[in-house]
Formats: sequence, structure tokens, C-alpha cells
Amino acid sequence: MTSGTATERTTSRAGETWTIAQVADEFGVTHRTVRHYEDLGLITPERRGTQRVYHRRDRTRLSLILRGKRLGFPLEEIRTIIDLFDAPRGRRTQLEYVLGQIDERRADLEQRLRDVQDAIAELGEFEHRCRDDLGRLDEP
Amino acid sequence: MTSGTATERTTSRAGETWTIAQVADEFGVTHRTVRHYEDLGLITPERRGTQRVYHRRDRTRLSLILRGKRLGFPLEEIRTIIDLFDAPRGRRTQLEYVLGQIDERRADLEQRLRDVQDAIAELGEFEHRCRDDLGRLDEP
DNA sequence: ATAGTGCTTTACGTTTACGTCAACGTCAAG
DNA sequence: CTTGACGTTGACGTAAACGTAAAGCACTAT
Repeated sequence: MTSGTATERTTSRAGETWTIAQVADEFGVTHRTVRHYEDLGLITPERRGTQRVYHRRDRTRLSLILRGKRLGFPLEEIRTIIDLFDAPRGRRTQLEYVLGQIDERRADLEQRLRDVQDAIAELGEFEHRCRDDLGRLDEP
Repeated sequence: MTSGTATERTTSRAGETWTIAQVADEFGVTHRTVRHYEDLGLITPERRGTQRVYHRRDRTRLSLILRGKRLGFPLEEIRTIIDLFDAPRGRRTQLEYVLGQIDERRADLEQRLRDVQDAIAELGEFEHRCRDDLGRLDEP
């Protein structure tokens, strides 16, 4: 799936690269979206001359971005989160900062987890009521 | 918590009512936000003359709205969801439609559930790596 | 040489979800 | 009866997240 139909652009070894069109439709977004993420500093593809060249690192980031979006995080917040993964952790103060950020993120995510679980549960109860109604329609 | 400091407006029986200011700061939003939800048809408070009067039904809807927002749903979609709960279910076709909608909603929510769980898991692994790094700083 | 295909930047447009005045009504308290 | 405190309706402003041209390179294919 990594090789395009027309212009072959993948190196096909370890160190594959992709064009903007390839990553865009592989991830189901437009090239405009991909470039928008670059404008905001969420991805920084290599440049070969004027052209953008995407590596696996960029694809990893893109999938993190899209999952973040599915979870309703704003792009700016997503940036701080994925930057966290690449942040320098050499000194103790840096590590402790990162660990603190992790805790904040986790608290946020666990709230969302509860919200989703509650919503699914309520949906289940509602379905039960509906099925009851449906049953009463058959044998009154 | 239902009685204001100045102008007493709660009936204090079964059938409590609230002003816009009361619901707004109880739910931690502005009155502008509450009115915006009304403009979009997500809540329809009673009118006593020109004033809005909020009932428990409105509060239930508001909490559903806010949870939907925390989950990243757009307001229009939230409206169709919570309207579903109040939809007529008298006829079989209506019930079957509702049950179909429930399935769609559930599929969506279960995707989000997986996303949140994955994100939490990754955060856990990342924390583990950080703690390892921290340990190596003590005893090299 | 020219046409086509894909990529690039620049820049204005759009939708969502409110924020922020402005200007006015209303009711109880001083 | 005027002053607040709270409520109301416009109406314009704004930030986020892209959409949508417009116009120009770069390389290939004919």
C-alpha cells in the first residue's frame, strides 16, 4: 500500500518515505489538514527542496493527533501532549516535570473514560426500555 | 444549594425551578452559554412572562450536553442524541428507528472507549520509561 | 515544445461555539 | 422614585479547524 500508482516515491527499504498525498489519504484527511497540523507545529516533515517528505515518525504523530481529535482535544493541547513524548528527560527536574504532566493527562483521560462508560451504560438502559416497549406491542 | 442569597426563586417543593444565573453557575458555564444551547434547541426552558424558568428536565439535559461536550461531540449531534431520549416510541417503525440510532451511537462510543483506554495504556508505558530514567539517575 | 500531474504558497471564506458589548425591561429596596 | 441587581434581546467579534480558490514551480510523457 506504500507504493503509489503513478509516481513511485517510496524508498521501499528501512527508511520509507511518503508524499503528502499518500499520508493524507492513508489517514483519511485532506492535504490541507496535514499542512494545517504542520502550521501549528504538530508535525515537521523533512524538506527535499521544496517538497515535503514524510517519515514514519510523522505518521506516528499523525495517528496520535487523530486519536486526540476523536477524543475531543484541541489541537494546541494535542501538540503539548505529543511533544511531551519527545521532550528531553536528561535532568531530574525535566523528568519530574514530565511525570507531573503525565499525571494531569491521566486525570483528564480517566474523566473521559468515566464519561464514555456512563454514556454507554445509559444507552444500554435506554435500549432495554425500548425493547420492553417493543415487546408490549406484540402481546398486549 | 437551591436557594439563592438574595431573590428567593425556588418553589422548594416537588417542582423546583431555577433561574438562568442559578443553573449557569451551578453547571460552571455562563448564562450566554445556556442561552446559546437554547438557540440551538438543546433546551427549552419555560417562560414566565419574559423570564426563563428552568426545571429539573432542563438540568438533566444540561448535564447530558456538557458530558457530550467533554466527549467532543458537536452541539448539533448532541441535540439529535438527547432528542432521541424524548422521541416518540409509540409505533413499531419509530421504535425500530430509535433502536437503530442506539446501535450507531454505541458503536461510536465504543470506538471512543478504545481510544481512551489505548491512550491511558500508552501513558502508563511512557511513565514507566520515565521512572526507569529517574532510577538510573540515582544509581548509575 | 507543450500538456498534464502533483506539489507549493498565499490568502480569503466558513462553521462552530461561544464572548462581549449595547440598550432596554422589571422588580424590590432605600 | 430612583438606584441596583438581575434578566432580556439583538448584534457584532473571535478563536479553532479547516475549506476553497488562485497562481505558480517541477518533473514526466507525448
